[in-house]
Amino acid sequence: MNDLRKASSTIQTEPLSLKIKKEPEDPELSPNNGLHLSDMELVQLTVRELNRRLRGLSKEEIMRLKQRRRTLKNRGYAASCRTKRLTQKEELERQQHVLKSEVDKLTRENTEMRIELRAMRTKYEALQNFATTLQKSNGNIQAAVALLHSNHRDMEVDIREQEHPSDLRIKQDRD
Amino acid sequence: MNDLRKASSTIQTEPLSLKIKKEPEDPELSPNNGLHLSDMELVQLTVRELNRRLRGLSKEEIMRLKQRRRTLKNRGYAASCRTKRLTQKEELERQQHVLKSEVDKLTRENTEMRIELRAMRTKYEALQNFATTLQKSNGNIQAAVALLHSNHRDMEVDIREQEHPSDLRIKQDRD
DNA sequence: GTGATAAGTAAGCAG
DNA sequence: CTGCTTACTTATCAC
Repeated sequence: MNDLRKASSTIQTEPLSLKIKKEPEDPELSPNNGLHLSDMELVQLTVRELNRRLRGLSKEEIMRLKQRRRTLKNRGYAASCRTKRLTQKEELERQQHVLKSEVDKLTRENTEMRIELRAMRTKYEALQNFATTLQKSNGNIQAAVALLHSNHRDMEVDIREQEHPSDLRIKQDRD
Repeated sequence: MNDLRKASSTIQTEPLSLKIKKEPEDPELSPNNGLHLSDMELVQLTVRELNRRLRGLSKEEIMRLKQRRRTLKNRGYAASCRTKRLTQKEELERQQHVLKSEVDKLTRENTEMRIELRAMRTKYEALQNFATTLQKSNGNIQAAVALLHSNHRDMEVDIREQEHPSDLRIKQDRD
């Protein structure tokens, strides 16, 4: 247990290989009856294969090895758990960044369009005023034309009357 | 060590009080020479106060108690570390949600304005066409008026001529 | 049995 | 020393 911990401390400086750390320790110190399994071997072996190699060992030895295997596996699980946690956090921060950019972009577009809309409305109002002016002048001109028309007609009557005074009666009948 | 661990397992089901967990265990099992400190006491005491109570104990006892204190502190640090991690994650997710809502809102506003802008442009073009029509009709009417005017003047001349034939010469000079 | 995770322990760093 | 963080161990839970 202590040896495992110490060995692991040499690993802390290495990046992380997700799953298996720890290199085999001094083979001399293992009190296994002729069976020397590195951590990597022990953790990667299938149960079937492990059992095959365990033949002939005492129940205690077997228990000890199986427990070591379980512990090593757990070490890996813990490592991937940490990695996963970190990955998720980074992913969250990545999305955070993306969302912020998007908000920025949309806000800019929004402002731009708001300005454009205001300009458009102003432009529209100006045109509307112009059109109203046109319409009024149009109306004035038409009134003038109507007046001219009636003057014109009167003059024609005058002329006709002077040329053919006999028409006077007829004209008066019309009124 | 084992007793500590077992006692802590009873705590796992409780919420979490951030900083101090573990209640004092069976006082009978502590082999301290007459000094019985609960975990809570041990961890909350100031160094000065602790040293005061440690007077008269063997170096080994003192070492053991100080180490237990450190371990208890570490337990609390670990707990607050986890809590902090969780809090930060939740905060990140909260902001995530806020940002998503914001993006949604901006996108909706954006779409709305885009539609409005298009409508505005269409409306503007229609008004523009109308104004153009008005201008044309205005121009036509003015042309008609001009025509009428000249006719009118001619007629006036005719009338004047018929009334005062002597003016004929003057009129011709004018042209 | 396997994998994942919460809590606890120890190592190591920073202040 | 204190507080924090990381790697590891252990206990548990779910499958």
